[in-house]
Amino acid sequence: MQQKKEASSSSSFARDAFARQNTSDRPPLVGKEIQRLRQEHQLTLDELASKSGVSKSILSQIERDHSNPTLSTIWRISQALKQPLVDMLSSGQEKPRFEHLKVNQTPVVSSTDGKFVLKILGTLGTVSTLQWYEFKAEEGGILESESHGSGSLENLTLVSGKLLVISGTESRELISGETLRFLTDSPHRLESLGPEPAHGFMVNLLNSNESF
Amino acid sequence: MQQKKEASSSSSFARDAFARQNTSDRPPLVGKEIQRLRQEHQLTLDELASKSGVSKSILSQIERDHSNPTLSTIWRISQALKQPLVDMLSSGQEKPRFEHLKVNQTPVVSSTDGKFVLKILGTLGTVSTLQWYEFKAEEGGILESESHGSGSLENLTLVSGKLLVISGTESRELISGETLRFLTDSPHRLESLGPEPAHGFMVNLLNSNESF
DNA sequence: AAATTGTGTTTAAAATAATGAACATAAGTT
DNA sequence: AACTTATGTTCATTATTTTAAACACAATTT
Repeated sequence: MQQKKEASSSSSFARDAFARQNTSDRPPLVGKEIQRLRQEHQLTLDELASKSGVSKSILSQIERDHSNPTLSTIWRISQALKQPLVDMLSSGQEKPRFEHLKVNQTPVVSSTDGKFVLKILGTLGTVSTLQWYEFKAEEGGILESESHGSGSLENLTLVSGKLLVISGTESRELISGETLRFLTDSPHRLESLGPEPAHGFMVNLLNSNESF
Repeated sequence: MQQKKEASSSSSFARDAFARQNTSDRPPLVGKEIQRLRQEHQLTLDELASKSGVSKSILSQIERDHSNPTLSTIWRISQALKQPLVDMLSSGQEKPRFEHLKVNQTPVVSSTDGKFVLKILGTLGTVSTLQWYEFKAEEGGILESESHGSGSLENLTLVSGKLLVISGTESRELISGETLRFLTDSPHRLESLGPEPAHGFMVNLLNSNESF
């Protein structure tokens, strides 16, 4: 340990204060987001410090992007703020861009016996990262889908009827009026439980595995 | 800088080798995943070191979870491996599974006269580039909206009823089963023509040109 | 106003992550 | 076998993060 003279605030990591949320040429700046979350939770630095086990001085610096936090530090903060670590990092970064992505394979939606009817309301023309549907399924109707790729998210709203959703090893039962969001990076299945026909909407966000 | 004697391999961070991919009580162990990616890319530690600018010694330690990497370090590695930083972190981590919104948890907005009811089914995280809704409107129900910003597109599907859509100087009349897409970069208005209540679904793509 | 409390910031010291060079081991070559 | 070469690990040192305590500054309280 040696020099490190001058005002401790100038590390080689973050040239003092630029708030600009970057897109891709440097590590994500998490300061703003952490501060926002902390304030949203009505916590002071002291409180967050004790909740997270991270000293308040470093919290102060991280919030101002004057420090390059350690994985475990960020993680402890994310836990205290009840925020998925990953969400915290992606806040300013990589906003979903629906442009300039390769044509992903269209998810194969196989309606087995005709009891499950899927109406494709729209896809985002040039890009296939977003699709939405209306569906109607009489009792026993089943829709089996392959994985839509890592990070894909299905958003399902049931207008009427009863629906069983199985994704991976988990399952949920939906009743009329409810909404369910779930990952579809593995095969999944929808089943109308009846007796009245299931009717609902689905919005699928497909993940681009693109860089950054 | 002081002691640090003994075999450097025992840091207080990760007690030697436990491969157990954790679920959520400690920071994600990225070692396995990084190693997997590196090998998938057919890179040696030396090569990844020069590509990423991270020394090979620390790479070796990170892969074995003997080090608690810095945000910038992980980021540089993720860049070199062309892997979204966030994906790398969430690999071994517990995946966010279902989000189940019960009926009363779905945000509902209604017009002043209560004739037009809008259920907000989803928004895409922190960035509001995408929103979707279910709406129900009895005869005469009106929804007036401001511009959603330049380039914004509204995709409207009418399940039942009759609906008049006015955007800018143009207008269209929709009947049950039809879908309409239109620009919403100016104030626009939806009106249920009745007699039966209008029921439908809307997907809005907002054009976020802003830079933060 | 002085004292107290609550908040965020800075400082000096300690802990530890990152570096570059040396080491270990295995696989091929001559 | 002895020499390379290729790969990953460990060592000694340096650079940084993290901590704890001190500081600064407002806003209340006495």
